[in-house]
Amino acid sequence: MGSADMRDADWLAGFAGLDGLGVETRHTLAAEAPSVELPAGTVVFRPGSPCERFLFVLDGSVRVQMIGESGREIVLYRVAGGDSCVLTTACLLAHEPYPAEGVAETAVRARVLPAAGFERLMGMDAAFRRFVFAAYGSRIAGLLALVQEVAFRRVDLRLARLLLAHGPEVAMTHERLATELGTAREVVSRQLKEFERRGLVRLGRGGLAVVDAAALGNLADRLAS
Amino acid sequence: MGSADMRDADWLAGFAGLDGLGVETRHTLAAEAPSVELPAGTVVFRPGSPCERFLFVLDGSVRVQMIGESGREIVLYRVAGGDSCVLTTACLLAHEPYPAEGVAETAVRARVLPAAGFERLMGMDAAFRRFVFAAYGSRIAGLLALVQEVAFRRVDLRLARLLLAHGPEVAMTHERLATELGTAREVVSRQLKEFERRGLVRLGRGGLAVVDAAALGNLADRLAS
DNA sequence: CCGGCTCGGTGACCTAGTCACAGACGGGCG
DNA sequence: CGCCCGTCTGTGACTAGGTCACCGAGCCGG
Repeated sequence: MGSADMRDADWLAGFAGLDGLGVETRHTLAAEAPSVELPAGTVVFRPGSPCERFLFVLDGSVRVQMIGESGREIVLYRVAGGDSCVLTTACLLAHEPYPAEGVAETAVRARVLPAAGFERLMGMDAAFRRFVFAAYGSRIAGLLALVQEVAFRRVDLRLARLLLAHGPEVAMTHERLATELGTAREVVSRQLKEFERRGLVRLGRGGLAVVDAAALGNLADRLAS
Repeated sequence: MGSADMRDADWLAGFAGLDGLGVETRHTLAAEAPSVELPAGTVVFRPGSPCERFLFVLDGSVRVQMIGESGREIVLYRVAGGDSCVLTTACLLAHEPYPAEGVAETAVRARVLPAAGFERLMGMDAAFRRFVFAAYGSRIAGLLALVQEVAFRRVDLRLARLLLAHGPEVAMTHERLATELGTAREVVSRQLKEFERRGLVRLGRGGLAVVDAAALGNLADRLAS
């Protein structure tokens, strides 16, 4: 038995709150939630797709984003290893179309539990319910934070924080940074140019380097007020 | 027995999807979910308040809004008669602070189910679970639509639609309209002035009247493209 | 009838988003 | 090697939206 199998057998350990599950629940998951592998770039779901299942992401990251009619995009959140994909589930159980798109940013390994099994577990296992609600809660908190950001915060601050969050070497095009923030590419280019003028970053094609992280952080904090 | 009592005894009928509940569930609700009355203006919850309960709103409307550090506000959604207040529940079960504020816009009659009872019903009754997930789903869909709006849509279009949604007589100050959209009062005042110049509305202190609803709708549609 | 409050209007100024286009770089290919 | 083409970035001009400061108009209670 290789180490991949070991990890697979024990995948529940990677999910905070799923350690208290009952034996029966574990059996159900083992029996009804097969493992899938998605290559990078796979479109996991589209606006209106009939995705009736509950996803546990083991490795990799799914980016969930929305497109406005002008063609601008915004990243809503990511589902990474140890997370589950709950929002789609909720919308689909409610027969609401989910107006967003999910794309595998990297290769993704996941466990897929069909709706029937999901409903059964929800009825059967209190720990599972707590897990699901915890997942909901943090997603929703994230969405509300996003509303805050786009409604109230300046883009230079948001950009600064985004750069800091990606460490000293940021291998993203201006275009990608823009969709991350839900703004336009030109806006990002101009801001970055300004950051460079002040000696905070060094620009290059297809990426950039944070030079003065402290000053960048300062900027973000001052603009937040 | 007065009609209010009748309505009270049968309050489940007002909630879509709560008609299929089991007898035991009905008993639990009757026994553990007391009725409360909140006068207009009551702050139902604040950012970080320890609201560990599940709310069924029978009559009236609770406005849920967020405040940015600049002092600007935005209305996230409303919980009206027949709705339940699910998002706070999720966040609180997940031990996430809920960064929004709930205010009773009108007098509100509601049933309040404490967290313990809520968890029990979730484990006990599949119809109740479906109800809760349906509620989640439509709230989340609403939040995503809001992100769309603030991230991508022009405010003149959003204002036009807001006015149309409130019928020919709109008894709201510019300030209130602005927080409804998450924008600034001055912006609303200017837009309204422009609408008036074009003969679409008639302005007055503390309110306005939609004069040419058709043209206003047209405007909204054209700007949407 | 007056003082204080809320509401609305305005100008000046800044940030953000849009449009149109021009270089600049980096493969790939003949 | 040199050319070409697609992607990425830079820029100017303009519009829309947000902020600040301040004023004046209505309103209501004393």
